[in-house]
Amino acid sequence: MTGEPLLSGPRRPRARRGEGDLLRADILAAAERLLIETGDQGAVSVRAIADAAGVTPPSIYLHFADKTELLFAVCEARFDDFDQYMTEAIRDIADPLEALWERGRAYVRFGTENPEHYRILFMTRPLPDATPAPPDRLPGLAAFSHLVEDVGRCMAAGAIADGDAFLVATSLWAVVHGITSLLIARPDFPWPDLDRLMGHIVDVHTRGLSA
Amino acid sequence: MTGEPLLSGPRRPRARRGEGDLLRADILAAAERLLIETGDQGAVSVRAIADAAGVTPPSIYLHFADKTELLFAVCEARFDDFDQYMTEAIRDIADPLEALWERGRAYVRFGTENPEHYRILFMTRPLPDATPAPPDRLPGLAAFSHLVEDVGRCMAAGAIADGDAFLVATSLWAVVHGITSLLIARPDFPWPDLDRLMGHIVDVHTRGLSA
DNA sequence: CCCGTTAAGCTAACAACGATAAGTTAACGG
DNA sequence: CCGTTAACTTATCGTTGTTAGCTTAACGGG
Repeated sequence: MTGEPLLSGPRRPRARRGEGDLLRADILAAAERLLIETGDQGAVSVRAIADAAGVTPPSIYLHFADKTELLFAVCEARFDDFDQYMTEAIRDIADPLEALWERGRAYVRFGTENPEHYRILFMTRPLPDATPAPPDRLPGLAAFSHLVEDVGRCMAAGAIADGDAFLVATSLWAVVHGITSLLIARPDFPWPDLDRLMGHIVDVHTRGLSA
Repeated sequence: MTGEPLLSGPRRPRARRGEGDLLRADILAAAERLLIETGDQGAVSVRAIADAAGVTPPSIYLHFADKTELLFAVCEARFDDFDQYMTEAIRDIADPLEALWERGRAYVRFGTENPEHYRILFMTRPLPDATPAPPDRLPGLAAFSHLVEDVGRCMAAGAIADGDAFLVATSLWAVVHGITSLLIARPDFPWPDLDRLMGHIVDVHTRGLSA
């Protein structure tokens, strides 16, 4: 009378004592894989993640409070990549203004190449958390700070007009996020060539922000 | 042995023959109300909508193929309001450039005041529809066309440099959408004063787009 | 006036989901 | 070898979107 097996795939061997956190990493990896494969946050179920990790669903909850926290953790890990990706993209660019623009281009590139991660990070409702703003846990803060620093460098070099670097960075963020999220959310729109669009935006801001 | 009633509220009287579409309107109204009340697309269930309309859940499917289509219909109706709201906001503004900026401000205002509608319209995955791009059914196309027209007027008046009005409009859309969607998705971010931010963006674009 | 047709809506149920309570198994220290 | 407990499992709950199939009431025709 035993029904169909609860675990369709191979069962994961039990971890040794004290090594329970190994499962956590496996769950994260499985969830990330499914997230990328399906490209749909809603299509990735806790059961599917558990199955892919060779484990039953309740085991997920030994490591994550709920599904939201799990998906968030997946993307939080990607945030480091995100920041690093942009930093890397501008490593060899001496001119601070060109670095700033290239950072923006890298932002859009990363977002469009990881649309589901980007969606969870920047396009979904924030967790109704008890702690509304633990300011340093705001994921992506590091990346934003680097943007502010880049803007500051441009101001110091006289490449753009002096002013509130935070304000300028925020509006630049809004621009690149606007492009990225619209490309993800409305791919059917008759988009102009992306390079041309980015080029135009860079031109406008180069002139608009000039000293 | 009849369990709890399937309909908690008052039951809706049956429509007369040929007037079945009356229910459709009631469902849309109920869904819209719940969407605004809860402020959460996921919290609005088909059962809750049906109950609010005084009807059982399957009756929903006499008028909408699935939940997505229903919520989409709710918002599509709001799109006309959206376009009208912006048009109204700039009705008495003679200067085309100032009208353009005020259209942008109205855009952000409408979005932040109707965050759940905005979310469904511009921040969710498009329906995996068979018809990928029936270009005129693209909701919001009217509003976008009006933006393109405004840009064209600015060019004709010499308020901004001549060029591709569609390209300029697209990038302006990206900017206002960026602000709006980030305000909705990440309210915990230490946002600068919105008027100041919009003012800065207007300044940058006024200079960046000038002839 | 009744009666067949059919629009309008219901009851019952399904499969899948996120989540929890409570039991079981296996690794380790003593 | 045994008790403890970390590491899982089984079984189940309530809810969700959705469908199949039955019932009821409004209407047109005789």
